[in-house]
Order: sequence, then structure tokens, then C-alpha cells
Amino acid sequence: MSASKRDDLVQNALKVFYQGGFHAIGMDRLARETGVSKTAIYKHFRTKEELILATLRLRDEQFRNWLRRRMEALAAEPRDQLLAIFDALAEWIEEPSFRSCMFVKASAEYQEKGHPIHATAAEHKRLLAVHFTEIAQKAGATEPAKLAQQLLIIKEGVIVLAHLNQGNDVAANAKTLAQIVIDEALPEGADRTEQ
Amino acid sequence: MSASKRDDLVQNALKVFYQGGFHAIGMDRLARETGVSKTAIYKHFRTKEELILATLRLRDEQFRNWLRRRMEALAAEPRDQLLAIFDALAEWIEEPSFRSCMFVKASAEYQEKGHPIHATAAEHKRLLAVHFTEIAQKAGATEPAKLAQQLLIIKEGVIVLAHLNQGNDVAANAKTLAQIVIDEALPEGADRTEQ
DNA sequence: TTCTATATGTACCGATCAGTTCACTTTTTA
DNA sequence: TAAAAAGTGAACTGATCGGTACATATAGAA
Repeated sequence: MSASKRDDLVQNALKVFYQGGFHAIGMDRLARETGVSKTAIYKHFRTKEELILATLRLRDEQFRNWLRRRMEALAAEPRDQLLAIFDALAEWIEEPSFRSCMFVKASAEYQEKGHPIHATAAEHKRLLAVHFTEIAQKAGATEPAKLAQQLLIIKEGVIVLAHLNQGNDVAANAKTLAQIVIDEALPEGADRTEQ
Repeated sequence: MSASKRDDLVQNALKVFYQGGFHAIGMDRLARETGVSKTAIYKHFRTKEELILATLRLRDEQFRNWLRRRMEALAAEPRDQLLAIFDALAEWIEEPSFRSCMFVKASAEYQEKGHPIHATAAEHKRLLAVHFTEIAQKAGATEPAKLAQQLLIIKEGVIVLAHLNQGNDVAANAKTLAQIVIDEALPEGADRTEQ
């Protein structure tokens, strides 16, 4: 089953790059830590960059699916789901393996806007904004894209600060902040599905 | 004048690392781009890491001084100065040389919390929070540290997203967001210096 | 069983990594 | 002006970088 072996490689490489960084992890160490020989890696991917791009595509899919499911599990109404973003983030931040956002870190190491890795990271943020906008619209926001971007700003901020502040109550404060902006954008608990 | 030559080196190295990243910039390239020979660099700094730490200390001083001055130049009252944070950030983000926050990028490349570079980045954020807390207290906030952290969350978020979204109006939206949270924390324009 | 595909480890490539050494030149200072 | 300090470029160390070559081992399909 070659397809699953390739998937296993990408999944393991994702963890290694996430924990260790992109430049800092060489291909020899990657082969050692994933348990896949360099020869086999280079049969699946022509370059290190292509492997990194594959890990980022997988991470994008996994993270957005995880967040969507947590939002839906934690709240039923769109308005409450927007707030639940920050309950989900708090769960993630508390995990011992939490090491900030992989896409923020990728864009920090590959800074040129035209670089495929940077562009993939930007696309991830765009897709998150689209998702948030959909929920904000269902919640009855008059300017759903604006509210979505504000929530995205808070999300990125709390992730970055959680990685730098260790052990603070920044996640709870981010939720408080989100509550304020949601209440401002959605007065009187108006919900588009209830109108 | 040896002290100024060393300062020049750190200032130039700061620009090179900020534009190119830490792992990605080798010492040979750094010597070439700063115009200082490798021999001289290693007379001033024992390791690359010590040089990076020196650039981060300089950046910390320069950035916080710059922000403080812009806040004071753009607004007189503490409450307005808190909002002016985001006018200052908008100016920075519009500069062609803007490439996100150097400390966020440093913590992305040196992820272990005990690493001196990571710790220096964390200290920078702590000092920013202290500064914001002072202004929030002057503005009459009942929970100045909480408001300060909320503004810091917005600051980090908008910087990261500006680097990933290129050309969007995220800075203006961050200011709108800041206005909401400031109004919430400081009702009736109460100012501690005016009470 | 035999063929084919895919895996493996190891050795290798030229380039670059961080850091050192050395012979020499420039600048500062007394 | 002469000694001391601090600069230079280039060669060098051993290690690692991304990527390749090759001979061998293992797996599934015919």
C-alpha cells in the first residue's frame, strides 16, 4: 500500500517540522525521525520544499477540520460558535505539544510573498477567514467579513502570545475580547437563522 | 572608534537577519552584507547566537522607543495613546521593508522556551505589556493589565496577518477592534489624570 | 515461483554551515 | 613616530546541508 506509506511519511514529517522547524531539520534527521529512508523520501518528493508543501497542505486540512468540528461540538448557534473558536484554541494551547501556528512559523522562515511556502501559509489564513465569514453571516452580522477578520486577528494574536508567554491566562482573555467584539457586531443576539 | 563599529555591525546584522531570517543567513553572507570581515565579527561576538541576541536587544530598545514616541506624538491623552498604537502599526506595516515582528520570527526559529533567543523574544513581549499597562492605568482602566494584554493580542494578530495578507485593510480593522475594546474598558472617557 | 515495484543502508557529490588561523594592513593612541 | 589595537582577506577545519547513485532486501501480483 504505497499511498498510505506516503501519507504516513507526510504525517510524520509534519510533526517533525512542527516541533523542530524547517531550516533546522535536515533531510538526514528527517529520515531518521520518520523512519523512512532518504532514498524513499526522494522517490515520493523531488525536493525538500515539495515535502514541506505537502505537510502544510495536510496541516491546513487537519487544522481547519479540527476547528470546525470543535466549534460545532461546543456550540449550536452560529453566534456561540464564533465564541467557541477561543474555547477550542484554549484546548489546543494547553496541549504539551503546542508550539504556535505552523503557518505563522512557515511564513517566518520563508518570508518572500512569492515563495510557494509563504503563499501556502497565506492561503490557509484566507480559508480561515472565509470559514469565519460564513459563520458570521449565519449569525446575522451586517459586515460578516469584517467581524471574521477581527476574530482572526484575535486568534493569531493569542496563538503567538501563548507560545511566548507560557502559562499565562492569555487564552481566557482572548475569549473575553472576542465576546466584546461579537456583542458589538451582533447586538440583541440577532441570529440570521432565527429571523 | 571601536564602540561605534560594533554598534554599526549589530545594526546592520539586525537588518540582514530581519530581512533574511536567522538560520537562512550564514556567517559568510552576513560578513559580506554587513561589510565586516568574519574575523572582526568573531572578535566582537563569540558565537552567532551571541550576535543574534545582541541584534534582538537592539531591536527591543529601538522598537519600544519608536512605538512610545509615535504614541505620544499622535495623541496627548492616555486613552487616545492606546488607540494610537494601531495608527503607528499601520505606518510600520505600510513600509516596504516591513516583514512581520522580528521577535515572533525569532521565537518561530528557536522554539524551546528555555532557549536564550526565545526567552529574549518573550521578554520583549512582557516589556510591551508593561508599557501598555502603564498607559491603561493612566487612562483609568479598572483592570489595566487585562486591557493591555487585549491590545497586545490585537497588535500581534494584525502584524502576523499583515505579513500574510499583503495589501489588505487589516490594520484599519485592527484599529476598529481596538476602539471597541478600549470603549468597553474605559466607559465615559474617564481619564485618571483628569479625575 | 518469478517478475516487478518499492523499500533499505551506505557511500558519495559539491556546497555551505559555524568557527579558527594566519599573514598582513589600517587606524588609533601615546 | 612608533607601538598597540583593530581591521582585512583567504585558506582551512570538521560537520552538515540538499540531493544522488548503487547494490541489496522485501513485498505483492502474476
